[in-house]
Amino acid sequence: MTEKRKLTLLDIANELNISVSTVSRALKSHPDIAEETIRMVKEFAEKHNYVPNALAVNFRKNKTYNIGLIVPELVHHFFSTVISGAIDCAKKSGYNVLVSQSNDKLEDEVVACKTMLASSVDGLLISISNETVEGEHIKAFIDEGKPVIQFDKISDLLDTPKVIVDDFEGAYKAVSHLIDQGYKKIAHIRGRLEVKNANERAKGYKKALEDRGLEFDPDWVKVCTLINEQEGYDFAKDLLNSKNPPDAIFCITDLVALGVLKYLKEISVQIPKEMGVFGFSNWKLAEIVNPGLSSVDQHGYQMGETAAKLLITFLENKNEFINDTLELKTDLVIRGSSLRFENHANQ
Amino acid sequence: MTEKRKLTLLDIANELNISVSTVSRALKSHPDIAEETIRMVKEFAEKHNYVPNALAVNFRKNKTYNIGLIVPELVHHFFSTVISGAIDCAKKSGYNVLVSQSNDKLEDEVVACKTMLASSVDGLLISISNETVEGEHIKAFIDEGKPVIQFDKISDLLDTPKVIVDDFEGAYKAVSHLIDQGYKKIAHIRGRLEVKNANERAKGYKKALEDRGLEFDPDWVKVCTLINEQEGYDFAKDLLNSKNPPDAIFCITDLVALGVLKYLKEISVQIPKEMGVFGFSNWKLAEIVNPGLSSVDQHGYQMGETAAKLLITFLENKNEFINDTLELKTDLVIRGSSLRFENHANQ
DNA sequence: AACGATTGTGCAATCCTTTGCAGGCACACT
DNA sequence: AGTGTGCCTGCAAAGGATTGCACAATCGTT
Repeated sequence: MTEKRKLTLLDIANELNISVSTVSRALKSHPDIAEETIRMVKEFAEKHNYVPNALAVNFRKNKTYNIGLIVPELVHHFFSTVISGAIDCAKKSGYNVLVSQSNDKLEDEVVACKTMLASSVDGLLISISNETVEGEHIKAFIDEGKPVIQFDKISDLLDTPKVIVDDFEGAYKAVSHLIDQGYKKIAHIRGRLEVKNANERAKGYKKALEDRGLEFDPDWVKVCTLINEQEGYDFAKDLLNSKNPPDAIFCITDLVALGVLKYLKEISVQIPKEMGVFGFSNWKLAEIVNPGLSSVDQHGYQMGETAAKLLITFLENKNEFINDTLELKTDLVIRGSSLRFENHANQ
Repeated sequence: MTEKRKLTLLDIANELNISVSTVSRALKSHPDIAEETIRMVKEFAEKHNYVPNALAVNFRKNKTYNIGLIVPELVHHFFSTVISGAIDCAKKSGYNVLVSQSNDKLEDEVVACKTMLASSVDGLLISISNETVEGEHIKAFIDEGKPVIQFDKISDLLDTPKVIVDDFEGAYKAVSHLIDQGYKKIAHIRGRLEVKNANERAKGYKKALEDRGLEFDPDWVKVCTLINEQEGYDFAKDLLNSKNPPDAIFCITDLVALGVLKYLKEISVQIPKEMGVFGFSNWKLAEIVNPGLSSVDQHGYQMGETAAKLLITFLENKNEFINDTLELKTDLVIRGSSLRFENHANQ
């Protein structure tokens, strides 16, 4: 690890007997500089492998070309897809992405924000934790003139552009599909009442039932708090053993649906014949289980790309910037767990 | 987004009628500064919410407190676990992590390295792509005096510390377990011949057979190139339909094992009774499939932590630094797919 | 011949913090 | 009173790139 002293503009200037400013301008082909000089400087720089000192440039320009990205959980198929999209998009514009996670804890989120703010990112992409309400730590970015974009899990209390999935529409489509497949008594295992995405999905679920004139039983709506497999399992048990058992279950997320599937298999209920199951998020697991789990694809990659592009557009001061909420459309991925009318149960 | 001009040391100095240097020192409780002055400065700074200009500090100190992290694939359970560990560890020491992915392509890796080098990370954690051989782009970091740590997928041509999993031992333990379970004809679906991890696992496999005096048939070793589910499926078919079919298959990774399981189910071979299956990496899917897939846990989180800690130790100039290869031990996670002697097939 | 326009280059300030060194001041001791 | 010793504070340079402005040189025009 021999630390070569890096070549600076001054070195080049001395070597070529011209001034630092001329070198600087020559390297960016400034029109004031003579062709000949430009050629000479560039050749020299090339030959000696000159790389501008990024730290100095950043300092001067008051820009880092880094953007922050905070998600509740990194080890999570959906979020890693989003990150992937954001990174790929940022890379195209020469930005790097600083990634951090909040573990869905406010405290961790605050720390992550502080470190990022201190280390001077140019802007922030964030999907807030379940515990985040006021978001003073996020406002701190805005106060410093650093743009923030919220995505997926958002708070309306923060006045920033947002990129979200049209949860309502996704749920509506999923439930409509179940109805199309002949299911008549559709339950919903939903997420927490305070979480916006969960509410939107619940609304979509209800609207679909209404629009098609189907029965709605409040007992068919179960509220998850942890949103894990076990809850799916437990609620499936509840539902199946109730007075008015449903014939299909629409779940807030695939993990919950997995628990449902597990219980149904245990008591040998046939899927999709006797009971339909629909998930949300289209995790990897949805294609692995047997029968395949129908799910709503949220296009995480696209969400990451969109959010990053929005942020970068702002940073580059293109005035096309829109302080608005972008809703990405979802797509249904139909697999065996909900496909009663065609013979694809093993897809 | 009103860009408040940020408070500088000069502002404070003017306000308090002392010099910039005194303010600077007072803020870090330098022993040269009088208690009274320190109190006054800190109070003022606190009240007016002074935050040092990170860009200026970085420039001055020639340090960014950012470290780069490049993986072949971000949307991948193992790697996201590693990233998670690295980020959590870095956060503790006040470092941020810049994440990028190579998509297992040399070209992308080179670009990622360049952007990171340009944006001045203090050091790099990298798991190289399958295509990387020489690694000039990685040497560029070392040439600039920036430490590099390789992890998981490494190249011995690059003289850097490395954090890897003891693949040999993991494979050895897995195969030994299969032997303990009474399997006698154990096949191995392995990874590419040029990839070190794959070779180590293959060695461990072979050594376990030798040590227990079991038959070894070269036809039982199949070489994956893409390392996906389909290959697992296809090779399982090959193996099962060969002259000398095995009674257990040890797979290079869980995804391949999944394909194997799929084929076995299709032809109604009973797992684990008639055939044992063992994976590697302990992905989420291993616990989801039925029967559960036995696998080798690589402790990705720990690997990320270890690599990050190593790098940061170096950066902080603690001379405890060791330019060496750290091998993390693996653990077997035994599930239904290999458990013939106990009645846990549904675990 | 003198002046203006044009082209090419350099000077010097700026961004903000850190830090080696110098110096002022007060007190104590000879 | 003079010298020495600490203690506290300030000066100024450094770090590398950028950029407004000034200036020098060249050429063309009247």
